[in-house]
Amino acid sequence: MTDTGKHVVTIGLSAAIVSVVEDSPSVLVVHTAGADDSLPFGPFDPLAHRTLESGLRTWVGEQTYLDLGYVEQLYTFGDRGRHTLKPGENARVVSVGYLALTKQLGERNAPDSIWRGWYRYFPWEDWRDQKPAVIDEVIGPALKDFVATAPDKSCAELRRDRVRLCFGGEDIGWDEEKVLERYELLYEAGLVTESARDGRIATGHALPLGDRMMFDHRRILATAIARLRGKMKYRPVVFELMPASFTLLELQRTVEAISGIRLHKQNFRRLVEDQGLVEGTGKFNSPPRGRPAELFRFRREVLRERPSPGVRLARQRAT
Amino acid sequence: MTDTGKHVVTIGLSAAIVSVVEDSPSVLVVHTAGADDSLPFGPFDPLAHRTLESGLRTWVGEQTYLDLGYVEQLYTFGDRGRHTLKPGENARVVSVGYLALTKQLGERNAPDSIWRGWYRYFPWEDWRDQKPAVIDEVIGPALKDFVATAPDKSCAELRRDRVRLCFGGEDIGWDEEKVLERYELLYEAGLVTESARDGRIATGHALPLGDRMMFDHRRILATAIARLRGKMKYRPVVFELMPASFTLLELQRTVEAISGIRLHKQNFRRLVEDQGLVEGTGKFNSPPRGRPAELFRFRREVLRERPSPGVRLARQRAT
DNA sequence: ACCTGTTATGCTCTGTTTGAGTATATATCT
DNA sequence: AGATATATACTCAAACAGAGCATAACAGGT
Repeated sequence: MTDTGKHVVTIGLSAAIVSVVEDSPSVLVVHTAGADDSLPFGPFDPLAHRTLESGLRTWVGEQTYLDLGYVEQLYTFGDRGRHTLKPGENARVVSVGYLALTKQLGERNAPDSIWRGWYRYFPWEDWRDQKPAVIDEVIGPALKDFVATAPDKSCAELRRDRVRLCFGGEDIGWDEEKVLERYELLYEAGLVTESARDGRIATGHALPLGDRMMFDHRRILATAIARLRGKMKYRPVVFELMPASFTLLELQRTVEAISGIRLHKQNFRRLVEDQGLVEGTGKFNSPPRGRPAELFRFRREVLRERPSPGVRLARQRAT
Repeated sequence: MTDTGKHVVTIGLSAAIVSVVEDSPSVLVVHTAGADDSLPFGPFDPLAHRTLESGLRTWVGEQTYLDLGYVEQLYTFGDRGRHTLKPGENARVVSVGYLALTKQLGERNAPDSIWRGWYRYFPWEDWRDQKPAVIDEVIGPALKDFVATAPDKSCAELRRDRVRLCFGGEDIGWDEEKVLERYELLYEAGLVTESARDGRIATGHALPLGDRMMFDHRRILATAIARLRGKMKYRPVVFELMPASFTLLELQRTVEAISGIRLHKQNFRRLVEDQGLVEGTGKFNSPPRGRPAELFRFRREVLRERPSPGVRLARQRAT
């Protein structure tokens, strides 16, 4: 275990920095013309930083001028091939993925960083208006093919079940939390172009299923979305994305934006209020039309009262 | 980012390998006389292994002769100080923690590895018989002191709430999933000897709260227990720890062993059966006393039927 | 002033899930 | 047979979740 031993690697820290603007959940990506987008990432310097997270906070602060509120470690990826090496490079890069939430206040971004709606990378994940057309038109047939071309019968069986669990079926509904499972399925089926790039499969499909990202960044982003969609339900993390005061509908829209599904308005209100997550301010907004809505604020005290307070999802059935 | 750059680290893979024997949830630890126990761990060799997990599987297989069933990544720790360096060592060790489940079949262990009940390291986590005495006798007073010695009033407030959320209070119950939160609290309060060792605090307490482990291994184990206690509820991972057939009471005892709480027998049965997690085999055991119980087996098909099948906990109130 | 469209908010109704307990069945041991 | 011990079936009420109706408060047009 010395500096120059064979076990040596460098650690890359990648962050999915999330913010919601105008009902659109967005990530900060490094965008260069002609190349795939990538998540902001930098090396971990073991000499300068006490912890991985502090390392992340520092260089994100330096590069993006953002002050990250909530930060959570997602997963550590070590797959060879997922991170392409420059020729001559020898060190293996292990990347630690992070999820960070911010309010998108500072306007000055790093030169080549921009905010992008995350559904650009995962068009099949946004069920707010309706079931995304791409599922029935593209993904469905392609996955049917994936099942059909299985080497043997039991493999086909497994694939069929996996498709059903991921994208729903007659008896089984859409689970908005299975973001990673779906992405991995599409990856293995060769339906996202990353798989071809990584040399996994050459079905010749090369379907334009969502925008591609560098390295394994789309996988990290999928992990981030999945984690956020889940965590929201038992931890009041949404409020990291909200202004100091907001109407209940604005809160609902944010939750819907993240989870990608529509919620039942009255029940959403009931859950949020009954849990003591918010308190009225007595002030009201003045909308262009309709009855004014009261402005609420986050009740920090819930953290002390309830063991696991969060925004439970009261789904709205298709009408 | 070259081999000898300043960003270079080595990666240590640590595994909490869990098995349940005789109602006692156990981990495989490396035990050397005179030294603290440690989790089996080894370096990750980027040249030999394609992924972190395959690296882990290989050396665990080599060293312990165990065939790991379920393996899950827990967390990546990079804290300086948590991993003590030998003098002259320069490289920073980042450790990736894993949870693995096994049935403890192979009897031949590695020379210095032994199975140890995990409550030896976390005596306050076993509420099966009753609230552990150590909580009221030792932890409670010590934490009261921790609150009292806070530098200022708002800090005291925060500490008090944290203690309440972790260990319960008048209005708030015991949450068996908060294993990590509790350990971290005790660590920060200087109540586990690791904190003194790591130079964090010198309250002079040095209470013998549970057995110490090397490096940050007790933290990794706490993470493992917490994850397993949670995951069990929505994924049928318990069955990785069960023999091919078992009675419902045996299953319940295993779940209780892991979660550290008693469950309501009739409701447990109802949940497990209604979810379709098990199916009767038609065979019965012949107990020394009492009515024979039917032997059940795990229904693998649930994985295809239900979106998130797991053993919900039907708690048994203190009677 | 009244009607219409629009959003906010309050409340009901119902079926399901959960928590707790009672009742009954089938063993062994004395 | 009776006592004891465990297994299994069933009941009942409280809590919760899903769906929808009803009413309130605003703007703008008639």
